[in-house]
Amino acid sequence: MPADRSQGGRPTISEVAAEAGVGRATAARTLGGYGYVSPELRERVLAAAEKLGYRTNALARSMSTGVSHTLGVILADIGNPFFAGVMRGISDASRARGFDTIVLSTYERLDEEVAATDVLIDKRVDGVIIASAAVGRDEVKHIRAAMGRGIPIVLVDRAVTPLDLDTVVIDNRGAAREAVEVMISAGHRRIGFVWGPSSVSTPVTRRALLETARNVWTDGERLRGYLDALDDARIPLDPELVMTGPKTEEWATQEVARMLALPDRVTALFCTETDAVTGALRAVRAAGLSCPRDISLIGFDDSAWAAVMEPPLTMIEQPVRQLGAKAAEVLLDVLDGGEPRHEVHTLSSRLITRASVAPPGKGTFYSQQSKP
Amino acid sequence: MPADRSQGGRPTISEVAAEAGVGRATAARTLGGYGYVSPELRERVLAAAEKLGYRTNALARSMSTGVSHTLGVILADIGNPFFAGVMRGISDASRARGFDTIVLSTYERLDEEVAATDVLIDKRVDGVIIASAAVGRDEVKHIRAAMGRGIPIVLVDRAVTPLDLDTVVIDNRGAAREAVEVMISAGHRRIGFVWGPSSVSTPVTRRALLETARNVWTDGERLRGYLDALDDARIPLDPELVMTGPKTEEWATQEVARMLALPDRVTALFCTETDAVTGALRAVRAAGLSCPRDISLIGFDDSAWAAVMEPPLTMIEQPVRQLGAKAAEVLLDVLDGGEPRHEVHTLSSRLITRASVAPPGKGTFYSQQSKP
DNA sequence: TGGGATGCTGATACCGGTATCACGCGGAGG
DNA sequence: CCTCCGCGTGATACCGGTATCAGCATCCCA
Repeated sequence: MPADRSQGGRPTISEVAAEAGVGRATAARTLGGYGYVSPELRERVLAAAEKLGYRTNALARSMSTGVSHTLGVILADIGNPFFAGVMRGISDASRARGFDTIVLSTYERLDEEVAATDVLIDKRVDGVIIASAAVGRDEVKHIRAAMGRGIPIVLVDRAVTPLDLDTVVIDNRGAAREAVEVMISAGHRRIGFVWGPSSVSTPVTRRALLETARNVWTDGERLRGYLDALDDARIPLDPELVMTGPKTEEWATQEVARMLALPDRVTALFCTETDAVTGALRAVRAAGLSCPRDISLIGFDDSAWAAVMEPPLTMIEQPVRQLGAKAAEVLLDVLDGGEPRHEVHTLSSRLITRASVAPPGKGTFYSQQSKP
Repeated sequence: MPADRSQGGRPTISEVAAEAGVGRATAARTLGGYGYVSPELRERVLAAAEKLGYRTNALARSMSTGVSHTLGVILADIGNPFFAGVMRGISDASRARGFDTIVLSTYERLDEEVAATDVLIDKRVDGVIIASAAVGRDEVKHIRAAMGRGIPIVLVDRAVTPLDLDTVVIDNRGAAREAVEVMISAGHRRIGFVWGPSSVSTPVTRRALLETARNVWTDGERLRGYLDALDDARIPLDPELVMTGPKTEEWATQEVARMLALPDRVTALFCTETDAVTGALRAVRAAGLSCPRDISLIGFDDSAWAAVMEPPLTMIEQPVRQLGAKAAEVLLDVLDGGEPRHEVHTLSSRLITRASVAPPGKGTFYSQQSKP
């Protein structure tokens, strides 16, 4: 006997059929909206269903059709406004096409990501959208396994190089480069990179930085963009100006404080995430400096707050919802029978210029005689 | 024949049994972890499962057990940081107890809420958590229907008075009252209420305000708290100081601008949501006024940004994740066989005092000779 | 008026698990 | 030595849908 679930008023198709005085198949055809049923019987079935308050059991339907009309979504953290926005895009787009979503957060832990994939496979979702923390060849086994089971997968926000999958991202590298270029053309040469490489052994080399930045794809890309801009302007990388360690607001404050205390201190800060921005701002305030007079700043992820800051902050705006919506769309298209294109869809971000960048001020330790 | 789903490597329990050379039931007992199986056969089954890459079909299991280990969550907007935080709490707490979650957003539309409830019933979730937009007796039919089907339901963030359900909220009224009291004791008497009643016919009466504020429970409670504080201080309600109309940042800016242009203008603003805060701040800036010299401000929903504003903003912090976690916990407890207690769990919020409240400044139109 | 085509309906075999129960086997007791 | 009991195992009937197909009724036409 199945477990004791009080069947409190959950009539089955058989009961509806009995009530209507027709065969089970006829009731099923009517309620399922397939096959033919004469208007008269259809009417009787509908009436019976209405009377009994019949609701079709989606589980049973999925069992038999093999389709669950459910998408799985694996994100770093649903509580993070960025991912919440992405999720909203996914949610809206899939709901519009009759799909619901199961969300799982990984907190950037690979084991959680693997577990999440398993859960979704078990629950027989029709497709999966992942913002993966995986990077190396040996970290993508779970994704390969899911693909092997024939589950369509779309990557969002983060590309995973060893995988040939549809991917929806923004041009993180280009966006970072543009932001840093803006600072450089304002005259800055001591530009801090806040947030990113999560841990690194000192002394820090360029290679080591890029190595650990691989932890999360976006971080690596943004670091690369920062380096691109530096390279173009022939400004040598100073590892002291790159934050390492845990990616928390508190640590960002510490690191920026350190960069501010350097003999040849930073005059501009490039922050790769919103918590990095607030963390940096705290350090700037604590040092008694003011933005943009003493310190210029540009950060990733615009928000309503950034616009009402004093000064209004120049920020990089990501098309958060579209990121999610596009990912869902691509996935649903292959579920609708379309061929997976395995291409990278790059949505465009936008640098919103406000007032947090100015030429490096006087009264700073900035030395004018750096190499040309 | 079931639809053509390429069964690419999704072995069933029968195939595992065949591979292991045992009966289906024995394989099922081993893999399902119930009943007895001799160590020897168990070993063979496990090996076969491993070899074939067997994963149990959660759908089939749910069909037969009647339990899906899935919770349904209905929120106003998963893209809103507040609800994202609540969702994270729900998600973490349920995952810790083996449950996954399907999230649906309603955007405060009752029809969406009803549709969402239906979806969740159809998908046979084991329980539902709702931040409902429903208020009146005739607006809760869908919830009653779900209850009638024996689905445990817990309300989060918003109470629904006509329903006797477990409910997890904060003391919105008390929190609002406290915030307004702080402003009053700083000397303010012209205090604006930003965000809330969504539409109202002019002339606006106290009754009409409370009537429309019923749209969303939290709005109503916060308005009541505002009135409480006013009443205690014997400050008459001036409807001109209560924002009405659409709840958008832009409209908040407009409304605050209006209140600022009043002959006897506001000297303090109480904002019931974070977008209301940023909207209000925009208007304050545009009017060339400064906070807290000319205008004091307190808002709901603290964030990292509020702390780095100039000045740092005094805000009400809600225990966002705990709100979700507690709701999930209560729900899971009844799923574990506990009796529903039908009680209201009130978590405590906290007024974080920073620097956005000061006595009404000179140079304002504030009249000292209001009634005592 | 008989034969075939066509139209509707209801039996029934799935889907992949869970849970009950009957059966066969070996050991203990009479 | 036979019976009874217990244990481990495999058959099998569910869960609630979908989808196939047989079968009966009707209709058309020769």
